[in-house]
Amino acid sequence: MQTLDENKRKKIIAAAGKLFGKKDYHSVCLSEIAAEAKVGKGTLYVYFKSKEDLFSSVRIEGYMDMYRYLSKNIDTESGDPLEHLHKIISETVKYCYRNKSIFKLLRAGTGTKMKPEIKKTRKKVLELTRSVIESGVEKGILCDSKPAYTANYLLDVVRSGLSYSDGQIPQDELIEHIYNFFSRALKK
Amino acid sequence: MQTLDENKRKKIIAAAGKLFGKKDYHSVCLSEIAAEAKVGKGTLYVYFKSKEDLFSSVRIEGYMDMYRYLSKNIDTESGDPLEHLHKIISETVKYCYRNKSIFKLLRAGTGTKMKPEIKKTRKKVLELTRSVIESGVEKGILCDSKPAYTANYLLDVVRSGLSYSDGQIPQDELIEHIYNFFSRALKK
DNA sequence: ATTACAATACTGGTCAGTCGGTATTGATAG
DNA sequence: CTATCAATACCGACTGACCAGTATTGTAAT
Repeated sequence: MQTLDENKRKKIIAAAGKLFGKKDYHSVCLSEIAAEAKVGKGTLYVYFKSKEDLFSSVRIEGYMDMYRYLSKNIDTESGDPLEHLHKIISETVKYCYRNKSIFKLLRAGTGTKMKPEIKKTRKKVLELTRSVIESGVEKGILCDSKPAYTANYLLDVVRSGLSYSDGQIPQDELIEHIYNFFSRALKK
Repeated sequence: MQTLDENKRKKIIAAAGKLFGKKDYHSVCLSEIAAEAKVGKGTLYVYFKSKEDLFSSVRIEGYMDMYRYLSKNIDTESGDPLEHLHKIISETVKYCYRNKSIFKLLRAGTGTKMKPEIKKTRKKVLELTRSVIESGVEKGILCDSKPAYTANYLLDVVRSGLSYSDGQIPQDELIEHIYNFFSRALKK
């Protein structure tokens, strides 16, 4: 019996991610994705039940990957909250630079309401930032009445910086500017 | 020859803005817009040369309207930069709350590259913020190595706040949080 | 009668999703 | 080890729906 190939699923997600990152939802057609992934169009429907499902999966996978990457590189438990903040910002920016296609998906929104599963995954990424800020507040080092709002801003500011004049800002300059901005805003 | 009626043009733009604000570009169809504007579909082509053109016009008109609104309510020339900042933030947020549909367009991007004319209009809005920050820096009250980046962040942070849990944050709370955040980040 | 326009039919093209056929795999048995 | 079988992955041509843009028609006002 032939079995589903996790590897092929990954290839499809990657191809779709690349295209959805460049063009908007309705401008990407499935035959294009199939070609990019080097599979038949019908195969897409073996792994995903619809275009929407594929798109959602791309976003979920994207957030999960980002989350894995961030949580591998950031230890929230100990140390200086400001250092964590710097780490979160620099790793987020670096991750987005390395995965140019992903950052457009950060706020995609196809018009149809965002599926709860995507929200949940996105939330995991946000929680990381929020918990860093919150622990800083508890320790009396930071000051923020609504860390959850701020965490939300952060992702959008990164996206903002990345799309500023079509991504012409050097990575390190962007990291420093954002870190400066956030640390000054939050420092007690 | 039919005479162009500026009023009718406005009605079409308003109808289109309302729909483009709710759904994404490809999910809004022209007969829908025509119905909403209570004009015939053909009439759309008297006033706009294509769907793209109409969409661009909506965005341009939106930025212009926002710009007019902001510059009417904000006097950059004199007074305290921090007060100006507060004014910019509160007026931007208020404007977006009142024109719910517009704020989704702030970063729309249809996949096709943003037309230069839209960029130019968007820039006018950004310049306002940038010049306020810059004058604050010159006066030695504020501190920012890249006011242009920060101006860019601001629009996205407002959008971020507005879409946070589907716009559940009370207007005044959002204004205060954003102002607090930005003023702390920029104050010397 | 002429003008202006809404309403609507039409056209050409695009694309999501389906379907019937083929290829591949894992299991079972001899 | 090899042959056979059944399950199902894989494929791409096809279809039906949708829609931008255009052409036509009906009607109301001047």
